[in-house]
Amino acid sequence: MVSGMATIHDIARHTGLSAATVSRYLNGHPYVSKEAQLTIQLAIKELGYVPNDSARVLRSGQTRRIALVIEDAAHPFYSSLIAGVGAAAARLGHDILVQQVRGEAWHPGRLMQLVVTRAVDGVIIASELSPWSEYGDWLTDFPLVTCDQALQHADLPGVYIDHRQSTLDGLHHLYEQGARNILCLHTTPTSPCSSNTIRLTAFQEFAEGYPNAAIATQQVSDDLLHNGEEVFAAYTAGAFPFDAVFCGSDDLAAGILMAARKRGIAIPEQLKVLGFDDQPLAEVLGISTIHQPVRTMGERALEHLIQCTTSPGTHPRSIQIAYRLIHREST
Amino acid sequence: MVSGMATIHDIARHTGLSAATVSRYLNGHPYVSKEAQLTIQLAIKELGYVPNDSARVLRSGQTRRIALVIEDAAHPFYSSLIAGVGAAAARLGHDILVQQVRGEAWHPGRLMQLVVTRAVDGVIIASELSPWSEYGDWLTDFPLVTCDQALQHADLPGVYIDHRQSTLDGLHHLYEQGARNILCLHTTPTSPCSSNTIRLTAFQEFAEGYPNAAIATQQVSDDLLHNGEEVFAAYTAGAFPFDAVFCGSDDLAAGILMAARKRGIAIPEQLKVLGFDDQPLAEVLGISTIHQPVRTMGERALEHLIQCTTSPGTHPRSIQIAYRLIHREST
DNA sequence: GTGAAAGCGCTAACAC
DNA sequence: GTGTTAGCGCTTTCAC
Repeated sequence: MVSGMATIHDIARHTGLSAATVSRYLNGHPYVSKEAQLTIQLAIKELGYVPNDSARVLRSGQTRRIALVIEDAAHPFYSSLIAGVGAAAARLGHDILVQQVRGEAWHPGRLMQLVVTRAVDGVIIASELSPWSEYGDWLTDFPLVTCDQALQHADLPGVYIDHRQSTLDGLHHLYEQGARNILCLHTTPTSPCSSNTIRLTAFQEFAEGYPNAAIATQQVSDDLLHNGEEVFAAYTAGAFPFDAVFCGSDDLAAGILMAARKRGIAIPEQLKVLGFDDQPLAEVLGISTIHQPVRTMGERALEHLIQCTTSPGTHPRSIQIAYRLIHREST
Repeated sequence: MVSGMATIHDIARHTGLSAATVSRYLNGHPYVSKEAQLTIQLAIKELGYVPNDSARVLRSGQTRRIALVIEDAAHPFYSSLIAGVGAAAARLGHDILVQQVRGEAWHPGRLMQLVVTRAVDGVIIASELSPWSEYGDWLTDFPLVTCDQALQHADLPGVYIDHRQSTLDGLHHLYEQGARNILCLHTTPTSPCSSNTIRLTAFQEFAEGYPNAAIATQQVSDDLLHNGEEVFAAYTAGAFPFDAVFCGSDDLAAGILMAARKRGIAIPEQLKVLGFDDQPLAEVLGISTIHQPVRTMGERALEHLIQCTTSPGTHPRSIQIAYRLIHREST
């Protein structure tokens, strides 16, 4: 039933009209007689005709499809992003192709294949890529929008929150709550959702601005939820007697919280814990965190991209999205 | 740079060969002289030629794309499913189109458009649809795999766990732990991830099999995380003095847990709480739950579908996936 | 081994 | 208003 489907010519023959007229009808062009419209309608129903998308795409050069490149769909950040991009896409009559690149060798070249082969009209990328520099020229008017500030090289248009300032705000919040020895956790460079480089700089900047606060950094592995123990092991080893942890992720904060509870450490009196993102988990556990409106970011990114593809030549600019600190019980 | 790309004819002209030969080379056919291969390779590199996907698709009738229809990408169940389907798709050289239908009018007809317009080769659907019955004939050899047992009408091939038996097992577990008054929560029929109908029957079945246990059901709204209060309100109103709650979702269980904690109710001594799915949340909060290997389900579903599309005429059967009860602190 | 020609299903000039 | 024609870029007979 999938092969041997009716084509526009079948409709033409059936109605005694030409394919061109049928096409005009299909595309809502003017100058199709009432009479023709009716016969065509009838024939379409009768033959169960449905226009072939592939042919349309080939003809028009427009796929009405965009690719969304992420690390891992199962991660809360990315799944919200998919939800946002998907909702906006549906609204605008586009489809999204989700490309997970977790653990794979993925480079700009492969990304560009996607649009160069005309499989999609453009790309939203929310995953760190290898060096863009080698593609400098290409990228200039490439239909691409990023969702990760770390990708802000080469003037790529993007939609994101200010990771430097939000990190600074988070640290300041801990300070205000009385913390003076802040442990700043960061993930491996290859971890999903890492804005690591920017954060590391912000840690540094904070340390310089607040001389009476001590800052230490510690790298944790990717299994965020189970890292609490690891962190406390380092602590009891006497590395740095912290009274607050900046986690950079709610999962990680949750892990810390659980480990602390097991040790009878009072939260927030003895230890303040700050997450990042404001995932559902954070609310359930009462974790203070920095809310990132991920869904909205996805919607904006898609709208932005569509605009780029429809009015080419426009060099779109980056869009800053507002974040906000949410004060709960953990600080 | 996206328009005016080199075509196969450009390569032909550049090499002095014909488009046919270039095509043969591209598709790894035999009978292309070593010499021709080299010239073509060179020309491709020189002109930056990339074959146009749309044209290939039109010609071959194969998109190497499949649609994944879900309720809401942000829901943990669906995001894991995307991750699984996506990983398997990448492995098999396919792309996935994610279609969110949350809150939208979505019916089999629209779904079939997707494959009938040849936008995709097949569909994985993990979202409840309106009556399939009216499409009975079509569906027989339609390239479709479901991921929700509730869709098991009309002999649709599917990949899922046994919701009846798993519900029964969950209830039995609560019973074994000493519960005798079990409150069974279920969501609205339109909620994501609802295998409601099957569950409701299972509740009934359990009640009949265990005469000395009392069962009550209560419908909760969709905002799972915040339903704890709602449930306890009904409780204090004296409706049913339960000593255990079968939640049907980890989010919901988490909400109950929080509400119970606020009231000083001892878990599991005074109240046993059982979740479903085994989301990360469940582990963090120590919620006993029924583990559903969603990622694997996604992978299986895709493999299954590909097999259906490549060897048509095969009437694929449903695949049962193993679940397992995970005993944690909440029971 | 290679080329010429036909055609996948659709749309957009251009005629009438 | 409607038909004719000419492709979009590729693959695949069928000749040679």
